[in-house]
Amino acid sequence: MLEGIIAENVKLQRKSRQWSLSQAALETGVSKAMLGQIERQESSPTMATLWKIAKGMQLPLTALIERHTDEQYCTPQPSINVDGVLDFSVLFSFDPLLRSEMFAHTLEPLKEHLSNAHQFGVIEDIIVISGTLEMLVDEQWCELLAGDTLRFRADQPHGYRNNSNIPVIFHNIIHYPA
Amino acid sequence: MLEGIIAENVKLQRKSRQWSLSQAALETGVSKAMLGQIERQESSPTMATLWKIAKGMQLPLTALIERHTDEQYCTPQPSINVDGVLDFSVLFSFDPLLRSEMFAHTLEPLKEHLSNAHQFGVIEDIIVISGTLEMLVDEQWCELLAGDTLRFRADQPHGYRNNSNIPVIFHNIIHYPA
DNA sequence: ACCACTTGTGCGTTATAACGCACAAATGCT
DNA sequence: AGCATTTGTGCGTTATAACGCACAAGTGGT
Repeated sequence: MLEGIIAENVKLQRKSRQWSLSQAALETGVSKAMLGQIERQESSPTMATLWKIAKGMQLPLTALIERHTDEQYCTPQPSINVDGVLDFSVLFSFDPLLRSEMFAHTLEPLKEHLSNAHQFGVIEDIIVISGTLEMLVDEQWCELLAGDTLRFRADQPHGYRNNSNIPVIFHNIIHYPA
Repeated sequence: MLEGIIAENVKLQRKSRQWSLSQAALETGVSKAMLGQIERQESSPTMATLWKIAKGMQLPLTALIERHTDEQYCTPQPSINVDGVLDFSVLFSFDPLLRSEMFAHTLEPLKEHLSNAHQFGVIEDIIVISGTLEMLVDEQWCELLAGDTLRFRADQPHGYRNNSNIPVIFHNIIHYPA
């Protein structure tokens, strides 16, 4: 549960700095008794208190509220053919810690792919690897060359188009609301 | 300040659902009086209360604690030559919301680049675009072909190596502690 | 072993979060 | 306009966060 995650993170961050509860109290401006309560899950801190702790430890707030991972991968992903227009493979599947996923796409010549709006707050990155990609964003088409990038809000309808006679290869990263 | 961000986010999320304070109280299990206090910045909610709100609104916690952005880019980035071994360009510069940045690299034949440990908690993604890249992670070399990916903890020393006679092109994403 | 010091815990007190409820203000309908 | 209903605010009460302090437990040095 959340209290357990916060407890674990606060203790881990404090120990990794080799701070006693007293030292942590000095650095954060939160009493040592309260830090102890938090670490033992005996109390749910207010946002103001958690902010003080994060600030004293020079961390973003999210370092204290999220579960941490420790995995490594060294594996290629299989290619998945969706509809013959936009062929893609998964480069990194969705990770709840980073709240993002990444795909590699191939868009055939003279093909177009329209996408519905994602959920509110989703941001999408485009990296063109080869060819010339046209993107429909804010009801306007924008041309991207190999090496170009685009970041846009994907919680609106958007599209991908290849008006050339060679395939376009691009990567996209979907960032879910932080 | 944090209280202002939380107030703004809670109100925005409630209004976008067209919920009154009473409806939001029903959905989240937090009293309407408290929701009103939060939105008017008259109180700093505990983590347990904020979690209830996020859960009732079907949001991750971070949707309530972070400032939101609304920008778009459609611009290529310049190439930067560091030391003749690892040539790179910035694909996406550091974004405090997403807490990540992305680069495109070219590693010349028979060259090696060693990197010191980043700050605690940093995660790095590697996407090999062309050629064969060797990565040093956990004191072991790992070979990646074009299209392969790797995710690893970059808060330890690591390295990049090209043992072939053609340049390697790869992208990397640096994720700073969430 | 003994002693000094540090560290973490528990307790009682104070401050404030969180609540239920009454009611003022706003909205919609006739 | 008048009335009914909804919405948001303020108040007093209850629950709990946050604190200072005493002290038990742990650690290190002689």
